[in-house]
Amino acid sequence: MTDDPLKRRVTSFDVARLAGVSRSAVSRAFSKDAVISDATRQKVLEAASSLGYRVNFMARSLQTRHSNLVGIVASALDSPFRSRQVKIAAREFLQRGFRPILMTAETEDEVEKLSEILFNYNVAGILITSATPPSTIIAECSRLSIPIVLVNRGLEMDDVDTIQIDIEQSGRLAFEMLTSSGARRLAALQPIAPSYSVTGRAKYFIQTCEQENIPVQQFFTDGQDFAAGRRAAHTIAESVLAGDAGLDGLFCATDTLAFGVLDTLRHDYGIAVPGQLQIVGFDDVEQASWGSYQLSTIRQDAEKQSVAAVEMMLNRIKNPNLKARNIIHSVTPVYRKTTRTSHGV
Amino acid sequence: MTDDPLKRRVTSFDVARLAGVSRSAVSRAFSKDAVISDATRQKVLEAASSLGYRVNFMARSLQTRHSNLVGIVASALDSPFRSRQVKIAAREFLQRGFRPILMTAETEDEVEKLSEILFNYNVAGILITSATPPSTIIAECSRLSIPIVLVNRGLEMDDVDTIQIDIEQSGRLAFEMLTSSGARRLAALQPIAPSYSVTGRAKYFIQTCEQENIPVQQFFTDGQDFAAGRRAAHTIAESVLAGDAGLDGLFCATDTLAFGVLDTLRHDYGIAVPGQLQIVGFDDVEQASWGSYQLSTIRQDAEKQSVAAVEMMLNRIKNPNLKARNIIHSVTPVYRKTTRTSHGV
DNA sequence: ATGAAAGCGCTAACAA
DNA sequence: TTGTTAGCGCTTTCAT
Repeated sequence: MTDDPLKRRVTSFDVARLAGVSRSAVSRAFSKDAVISDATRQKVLEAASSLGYRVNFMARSLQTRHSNLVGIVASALDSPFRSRQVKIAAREFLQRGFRPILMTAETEDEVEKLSEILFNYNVAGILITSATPPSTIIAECSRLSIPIVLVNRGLEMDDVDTIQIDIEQSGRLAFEMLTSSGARRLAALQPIAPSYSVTGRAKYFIQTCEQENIPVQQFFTDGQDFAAGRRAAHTIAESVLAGDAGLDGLFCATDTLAFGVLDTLRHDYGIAVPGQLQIVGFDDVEQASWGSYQLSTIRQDAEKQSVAAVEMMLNRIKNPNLKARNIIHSVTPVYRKTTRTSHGV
Repeated sequence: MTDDPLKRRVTSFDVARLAGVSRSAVSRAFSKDAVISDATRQKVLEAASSLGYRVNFMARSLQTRHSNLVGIVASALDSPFRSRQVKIAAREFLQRGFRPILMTAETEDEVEKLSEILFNYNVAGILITSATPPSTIIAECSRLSIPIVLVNRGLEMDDVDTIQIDIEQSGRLAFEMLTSSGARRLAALQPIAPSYSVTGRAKYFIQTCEQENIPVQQFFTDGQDFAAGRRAAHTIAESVLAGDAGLDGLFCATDTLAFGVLDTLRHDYGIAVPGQLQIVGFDDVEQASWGSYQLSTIRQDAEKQSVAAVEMMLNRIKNPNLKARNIIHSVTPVYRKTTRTSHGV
């Protein structure tokens, strides 16, 4: 090995020369379905590996006019649900020959900026599971024929592929889980910042309460993680302890929110769950099944969701002028120990 | 907007024509420090935005011979510690103008295969926080002058940049946290699959016990998550309940392992923690501070670690013939409620 | 400060 | 089946 710090990367030209063939032959040897004899392919492959040659994907993409890069735009990657979602999506992309560029974006501005950057890379598609991207981005994607799929974001726009959970069913289910075991004075806890899926499930919960003439309060907090749950818990505790008319059933729009509330209520206020207050969460993250929480919750299947999202994108890559679809997955109740009934559905 | 499905992507040529300048001028307008008059740059930028032009990074990379892509190779992205680590690393890369390709790899084979792929993209560097890559990969990186940094992997190899925690200090600290509050019959729980950092901290814990003449057992389990902790808990419970000579102090090599053990011991065996058994975990993931666990643990700072890793890589990108460095971060004890003392250090 | 021309490493017509 | 040739869209000397 030479010590030359300026050593040129080895190119198909070098391989061609060593193997005694043309550069096209080299190219063919590295293309899945290309017409080439086994003999020359073998020769090329040997020459290549002896030189440490690898195809330059930048050059290939330039020529073929498409990369096998895709973008994943995600927020709150360190939350349990999101990290699973992204892990699975990344795994699926990788398995199918695509390479995900990971863009972590917490705000809508960031989503916009980072999506723009993805355009520079000629990505084959963009998967978004953070804030809804501005419509300018969506328009641009369609102009550039870049598939985009939104996970749990904005059904408002029906000209873009989406994967969602059934928010109406979700809200109703939360209502049923709570009332079927006797809760009669309900409340919902949700982040102030609106988000299609999270806000939606709370909205339909409240709507169901109203339809059924069950009194319902709303609590808001700044975020959807554990700490936000803790912060909200104090007001909730007051409501629980408010005499005969105290709150007895709470729907938290995410599990992590529920954990924060649960902890604070139990340890700081000595409130019994489910004795005094029943709680239902949402997501069914791993921690919900941990022994100390045993949170009753509503499960959305991250695996199924991410797999479907990737599939949807690949479908559209193959067939660009498909009509936009909105896939809706249903959710399932999980009865554990923060509600009083433990029989199902 | 035309309906032409075959519409060509707009190139610098189109912009040049509209702006009435040369393609070089367009190129200059989009390069940070290029000699160009404000007037023409302005003209170009306007023409560009009116056409929806964006620089093709594939072509640019081909010409400049470097992309601003980097690789992140990570395992177990859905575990709390790893997802934080990756989130921060991605954020840092993004902020500094690099785009991370996310490779999720659970096995050493996968790490090898996926790193190989990264070579195809001419990545500016590779960050690895999964299994240690085979030495062939490391050699290849050095041959291709691709910076690589390992996080919490293999100090064995001193010809590659690494960020690690002080495993010796970690082991000793675990010992001190347990014994300073009276534990005298200790044990360590760790995954069977060896891993530099995880196995290392257990190793030094045991070594310290032996030096101090404190009896110590070893428990092994298959994995380092909650479920693996639960599985291991039964044997541990027996040991705790073994009369006068029962186990009274346990070091779990990861927090998630500790949660599994803790839950099972408390809820299935009615064992009091820290009454009958004191437990110390490792990582200080968010859940360790949750009210129902309040796990005493040893904190490794994910933020500091990831930031340092990114910085280290960028440093080496700037100065490729830097000598390899091994940065070691120290860890800090966090006393909560699974040990009996709550004062520190 | 600007433009002309060459070429980064590859693939894809087309010919042979 | 193979080689020749012409770009893909950009940056970068080198003149001007």
